[in-house]
Amino acid sequence: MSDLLTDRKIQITEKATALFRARGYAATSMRDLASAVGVEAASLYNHVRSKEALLHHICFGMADAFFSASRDVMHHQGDAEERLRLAIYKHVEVITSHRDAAAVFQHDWRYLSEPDLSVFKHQRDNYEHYFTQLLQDGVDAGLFRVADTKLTVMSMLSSLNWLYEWYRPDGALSPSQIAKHQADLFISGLKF
Amino acid sequence: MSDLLTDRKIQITEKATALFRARGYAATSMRDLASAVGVEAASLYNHVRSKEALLHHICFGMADAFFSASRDVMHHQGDAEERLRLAIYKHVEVITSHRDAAAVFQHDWRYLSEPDLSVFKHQRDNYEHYFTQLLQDGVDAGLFRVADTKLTVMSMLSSLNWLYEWYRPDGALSPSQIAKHQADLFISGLKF
DNA sequence: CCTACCGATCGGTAGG
DNA sequence: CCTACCGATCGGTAGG
Repeated sequence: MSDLLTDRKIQITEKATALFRARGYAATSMRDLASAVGVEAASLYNHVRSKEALLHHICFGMADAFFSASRDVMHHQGDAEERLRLAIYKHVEVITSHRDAAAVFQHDWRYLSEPDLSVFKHQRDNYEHYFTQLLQDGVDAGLFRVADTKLTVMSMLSSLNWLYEWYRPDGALSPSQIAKHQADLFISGLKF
Repeated sequence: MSDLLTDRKIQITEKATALFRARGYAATSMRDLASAVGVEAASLYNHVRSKEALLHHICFGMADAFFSASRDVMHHQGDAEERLRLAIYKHVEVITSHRDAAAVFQHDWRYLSEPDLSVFKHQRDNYEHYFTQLLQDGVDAGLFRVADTKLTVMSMLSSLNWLYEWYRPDGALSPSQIAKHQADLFISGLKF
């Protein structure tokens, strides 16, 4: 089976994620990666189709994680505030548990080529729409007051997405403490 | 005078800013830039020392603009809320009036080499400290309630910094309307 | 501002 | 998994 994840393939993917995060996708060469893995550059191609296939794996892997989280939220019983709060928790959880991948996902998705690029953008729009709907549900239920829904959603998501930048596993705040802080900050800004 | 900004030099800088924003610094070649300007690649070097000098100009130009804005805020009379609100307005103004440069500033500063890189990071820290102080002033004055000052500052700044991504000059909201929205959203989250 | 060119490096392949 | 190598491209310089 060509899709079998061998140890070597896992190692290559992890090193690629770390390198892309540290230097950026465009500035990382396959020779850099080979050197980090401990093989010659040509040997990488026995495990990986191309440099872009690595980027694809990282970007769509994160997208899948976000969508998986969103499905949990959608199936959750509770009022709009509770669901938005849960969505923030889940989002923070995905980011803090995949920091390097989250950084690459944020910065380097634009180096995907078509048609993957369009698919990626479409998924992004869907995820933003999911957050928008959570907000709108709160407005419809009379729980939230939102001046501009789209701007509010983008503010929340940009704040959450940049958590990979300064979150530290050995820092003072745990992911769930961070999530609570962010939820409190934004939701109190949405209350009447 | 070697620092005289000729028309050609201005043109090169503007095209470089647009290209770096569209493709990323690392993925933009001096030949791409030359082609956009309408000259041969070698000719660029009569106006510009190096590719990195262009990046330096963009990143430190933005840093200067942010610091210039912060000085206006510091000299402003008013209570902590008024000053924080003004700081948000000024920050949004800088970003929305230099969208491409703001994107490059955000994404590509890490490609600066030492010692510029350290200087840049230091200026960034200072700017974050300025925002932190505005928040702390509000806490000291009994106006704000802040659970975690650093996390709150980073949330505000990441929201504001990503405005370049979706702000449209021909969109429904003007920069000052956007600034008001962001200030209302965050400051209502800081009130008792 | 151009032609001509430098050494270095790129992603990737052939063949074993 | 390696050696050997491909054509393309990189930032930048020499010299006019």
